[in-house]
Amino acid sequence: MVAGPLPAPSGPGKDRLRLWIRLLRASRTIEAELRERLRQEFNTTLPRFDVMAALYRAPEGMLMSDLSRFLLVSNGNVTGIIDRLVSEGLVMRARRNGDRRTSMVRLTEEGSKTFAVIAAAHEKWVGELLGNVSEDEARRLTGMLTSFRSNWEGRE
Amino acid sequence: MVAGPLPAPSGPGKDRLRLWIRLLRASRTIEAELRERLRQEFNTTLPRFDVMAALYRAPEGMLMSDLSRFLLVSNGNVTGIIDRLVSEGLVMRARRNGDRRTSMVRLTEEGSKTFAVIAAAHEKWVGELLGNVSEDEARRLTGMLTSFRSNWEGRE
DNA sequence: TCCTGAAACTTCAAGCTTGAATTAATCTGC
DNA sequence: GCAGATTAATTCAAGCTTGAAGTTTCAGGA
Repeated sequence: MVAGPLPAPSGPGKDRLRLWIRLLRASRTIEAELRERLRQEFNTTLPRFDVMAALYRAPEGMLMSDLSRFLLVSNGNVTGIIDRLVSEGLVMRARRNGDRRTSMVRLTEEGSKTFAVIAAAHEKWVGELLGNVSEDEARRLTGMLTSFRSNWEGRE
Repeated sequence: MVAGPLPAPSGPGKDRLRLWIRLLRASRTIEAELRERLRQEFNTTLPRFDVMAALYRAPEGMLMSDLSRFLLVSNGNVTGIIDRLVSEGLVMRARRNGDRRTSMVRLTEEGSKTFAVIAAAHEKWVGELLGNVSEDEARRLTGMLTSFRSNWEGRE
């Protein structure tokens, strides 16, 4: 998916293909950089960060299935990541409400403090990495991405 | 990294953060859809497709390290994917040139035929998935992505 | 020649990811 | 109330991914 057009493909539909390739390369490049920094600076991983970010915004907790839907990853995937976060003392499972199938997951006190620190660094990094996109351009790009994304969100 | 702004973050630098989140969500959504279709229709995976796409453009073959650099993945990763492609008869390793550390990797005849079919479907899918981005908008977006990506390519 | 360092790959452990199968709890229609 | 379907979560095998360590080969200098 990352293949670039060396013999410069042309023809109908090629512009969208090229856009997709650029999009993918851009996000992979940034993702790799962020992953590396998270590992070096905070000894953590992107998936853990993603989960903690989601939970940070939901102090009352989230269901596993909500997490999975929100993060666009499979159910079983979330289970494993939460397992690790729990064993690190950053997240807790609570089986509080009536439905005993579900488990409400949320950050521990420590998890919340830890995340706040990491998130600040993360935001700074993203600012650097996208440094040569002006704030204005960022807004325009965001708008375009939103419009074409919404076509596909929650479709199946 | 996929966390969306529910309490709508604002302040300096937030626009770039939001852009990054949108970018990531967009590429994950499209990637998931393409992976699903590759699996259903052709019983293959995205990483295999990526590798074959790179090799398709290089009939004379590529070094493992070239593949790794081009695809933005680690060296050891490529070894595993190539192993599987070789065992499927789609790719061959040749130790032809003087340097016996290197192995030139390329598509087999069958691999080349197989890829051509998959690639046609893939391009059609991308056209559909990005259907509500006009060709013109696609070109503009591509331009923006190129400019900010180039800042980071091959930097370390 | 031989040594040292670098380069190209491979191997490996740990973690991420998926999709399918399983378990447990809840809901629905009768 | 209860059988059957649905939903929430876990488990599992297979594959992907990384970063680190190890192997083989090459290149250059004493």
